[in-house]
Amino acid sequence: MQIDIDLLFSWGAVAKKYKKNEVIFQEDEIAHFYYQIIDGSVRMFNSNDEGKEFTQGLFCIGESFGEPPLFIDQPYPSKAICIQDSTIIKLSKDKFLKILDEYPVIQKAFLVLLANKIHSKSNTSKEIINQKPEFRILAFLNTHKRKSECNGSKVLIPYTRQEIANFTGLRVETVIRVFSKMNDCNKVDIINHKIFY
Amino acid sequence: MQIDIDLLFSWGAVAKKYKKNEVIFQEDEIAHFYYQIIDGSVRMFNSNDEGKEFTQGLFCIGESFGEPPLFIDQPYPSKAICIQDSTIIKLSKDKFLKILDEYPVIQKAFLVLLANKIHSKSNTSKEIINQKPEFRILAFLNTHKRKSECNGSKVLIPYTRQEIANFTGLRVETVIRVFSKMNDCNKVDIINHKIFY
DNA sequence: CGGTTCCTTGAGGATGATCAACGAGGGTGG
DNA sequence: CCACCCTCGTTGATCATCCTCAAGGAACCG
Repeated sequence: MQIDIDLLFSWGAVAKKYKKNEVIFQEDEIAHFYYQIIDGSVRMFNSNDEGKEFTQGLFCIGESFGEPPLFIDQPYPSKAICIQDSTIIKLSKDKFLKILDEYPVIQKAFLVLLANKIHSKSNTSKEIINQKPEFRILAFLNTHKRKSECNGSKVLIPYTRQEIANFTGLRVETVIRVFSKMNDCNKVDIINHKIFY
Repeated sequence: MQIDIDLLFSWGAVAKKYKKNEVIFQEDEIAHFYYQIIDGSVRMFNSNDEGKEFTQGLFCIGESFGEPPLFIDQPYPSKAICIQDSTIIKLSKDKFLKILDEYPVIQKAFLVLLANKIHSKSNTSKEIINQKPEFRILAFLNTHKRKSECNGSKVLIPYTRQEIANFTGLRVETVIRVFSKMNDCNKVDIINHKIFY
């Protein structure tokens, strides 16, 4: 949870409902609002000329997204859509910045949040540029396993191959073929088309 | 300039001299200091198994670098070295964080700084994943032209082809061949091996 | 049961990486 | 001043790999 919901409302925030696949903001749009998810989930991504996509981030209940452009006068670097029906709090940029001024603790929390984002983006670039498809996919699996911090055994990866392709910048077919190979080496288990890692 | 130098010194910072190519910190090292460049310049980059490199950032006089890990308990995602003889201010993590607490204005400035970094990293990922070599190189040229915000005419690109390869994740030979093609189309001018864009 | 969405496979082609060799320029020391 | 070395740029040939295109199968859901 980033900012207390009651606090947001007391500053004039409104909760808005979005349908699955509804666009929250477009790439290159100017940033006017702070967004925080009450319910549902959001995906930020770029698409190029002919539909190839790259996922910049996924955001779940309690998380905020699309904050960096609020601090600098820059447009959104990518598009955001809901991947489920969602309820999202919107607060105007001005008021958001005022909240930060008023509450140093919150400001500090955002510093940490942004630092984390930089860290994960640095890692993403590193892994994507240097490495072979299998490394990219392993990197993806590792970063997305932490969320479901678990026991020792293998864990279901709750993403389709297309989604993994979008995260890694590969093509679906390549992802599928790499997973087949990884299955042969027991690096992952594929049971009934589902991936365990 | 991030933090006033006298202020840094008054909090116990020390200025340290580094030789060209000297390592400031290693990848995966724990972050203990805030670094700000008084003179010289610094490169942060990753190298993989056999020497292929990816440049995460270049930093010049007055800029700070390697701050994100100070806010979160994470090691450095890449290595930093001086690309010239340099003088760099070091301040311990504890004192740096105290300065931020004491001076809200400075804290705000770091929020903006981090927001900018995220923005540029998002753009980098976007361009690198989706696009063909020429697009990656154009993206590089565009982001690195802004610094020398200039008149209308073409501008000398002060990077070697190897450096551009390291930024874009391509190989030198590929960079050279792409530039030749771009020269033929007048997208860049190559005069006496020097690139103008 | 029909329609999505997702997964899978194969064949073929394009392209960037790799390897090897050479040239040009600048700096240094004899 | 020349010889040498080192860095940078350049070129061609070959290779490995991922993408593309096309087709079909499996799972899921109303």
